[in-house]
Amino acid sequence: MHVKIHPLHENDCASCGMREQSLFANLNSSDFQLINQPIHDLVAEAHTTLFAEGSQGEYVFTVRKGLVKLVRYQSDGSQRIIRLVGPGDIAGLETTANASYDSTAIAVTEVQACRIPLGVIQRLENESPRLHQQLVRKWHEALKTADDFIADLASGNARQRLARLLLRLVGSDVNGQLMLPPREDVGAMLGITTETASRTVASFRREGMLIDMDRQGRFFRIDATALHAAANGSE
Amino acid sequence: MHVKIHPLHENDCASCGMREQSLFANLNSSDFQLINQPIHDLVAEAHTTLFAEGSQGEYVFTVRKGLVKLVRYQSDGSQRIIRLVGPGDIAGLETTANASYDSTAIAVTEVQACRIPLGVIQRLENESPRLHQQLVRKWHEALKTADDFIADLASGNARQRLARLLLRLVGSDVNGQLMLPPREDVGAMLGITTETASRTVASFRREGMLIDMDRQGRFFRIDATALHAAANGSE
DNA sequence: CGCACCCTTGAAATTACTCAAGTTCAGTGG
DNA sequence: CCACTGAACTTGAGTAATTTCAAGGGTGCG
Repeated sequence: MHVKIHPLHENDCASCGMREQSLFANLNSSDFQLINQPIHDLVAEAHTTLFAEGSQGEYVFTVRKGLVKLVRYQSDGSQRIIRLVGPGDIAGLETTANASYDSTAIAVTEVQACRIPLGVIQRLENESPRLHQQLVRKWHEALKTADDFIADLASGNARQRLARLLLRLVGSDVNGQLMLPPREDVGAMLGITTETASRTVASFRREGMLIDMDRQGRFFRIDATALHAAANGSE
Repeated sequence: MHVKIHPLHENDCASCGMREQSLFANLNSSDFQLINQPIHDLVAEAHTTLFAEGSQGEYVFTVRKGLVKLVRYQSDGSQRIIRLVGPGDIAGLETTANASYDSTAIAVTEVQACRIPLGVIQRLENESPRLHQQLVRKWHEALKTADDFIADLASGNARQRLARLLLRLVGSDVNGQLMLPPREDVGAMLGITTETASRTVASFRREGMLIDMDRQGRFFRIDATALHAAANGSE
């Protein structure tokens, strides 16, 4: 469990393949001159905590690679995953409005992210309408994702919820391949127990809607047509 | 089912009791000069639709009185309520980033709101850092509410969810009184059936955690201590 | 008075949870 | 090279919670 950090420079941003989807998508070079604190590249192993709910927010993280889960702990100690943050998404946006983090962010896989000090955001927000526009877009994305989460992953029975989660995880992958988080996390996302998550995955596998790509039951190829049917409760 | 609309003027805003919590909380009078399109006062009867998912967004609504539900329709035609919008909250914020509405907004009770044209927001956003600050605050509130919704109202069993909903509905009311929406809406908020919602409400009533204030089973006084226990699954 | 509309309740069927073993697999150390 | 171990996944059986389908109240309004 380790995190590696090293500083980035303007050139790195300029050549970043993710920039189109990032906060800095449409900044020009005079905007970059306004950055007065160093932005760091961060590589976190799976299971590393990026920040904890309630703690003082100092950074915003834009994920370039890997998957981060945002979790809330319940009174009984169990965790509920409230959102997944993937490449192009931002974790910790709330600190630009609130000082402290509203949830805990934990790496599900190895994660590569840019760690941006709050001060950079604040300065750019005032000086650059381009950054400001990106920020609003990110707020909207986050809110829409949260709403989708309620509508898709917290409604219907376990089969429907899992089918919708799988479709969301493959996203736009043309090969229909995906990495499924541990069953415990699947349960925490769908609001079901680990056992029910496991049983439902196993059932999808037997029915041929999920085809194993490894021996650990983590990588799959999907039958999108069948999953869409299952997501709607047909069959 | 009817909506009444009439124009508002700066003086109305200045004397508005809700202004502290509204988008215009800290605008000064030069900011108000920038308003180039009329803001309207809107009174909508219960069950009126304020806007529909996917339609072109032209207005942002700040609720002054009453309750609005934001819903998404599922493939089977049923509805899932994804958020409640009450006094001080905003419905339709997403159009400041996206052009179209992400959900349908329906009045649960009679609703009084200010209907603000998008153009006003856009103009003020560029010219007034004070409005801009309010907007960010509202984005954050909306996102946090959505996250809370997932963590509180979509986790645990029906008793826990209902208890948490009731505590949220009383809010900071000192008398512990609340208006409970129709059972169908309660179900659509908690992701349970109308019947289960009804049974659980009835059960809380029998146990004395809910005390009737009317004969229709809509107005109640609550036993906050008992509800907190139920929300945590104790007993 | 009677019609709507919603809320309530019952009973059976289904779904999900709980508790408790097994199983598999990757990594470790002999 | 192989047995051991830990972690995660799977499965079973009994129980609990929820849904489903169906019928029976209550209240307000025309």
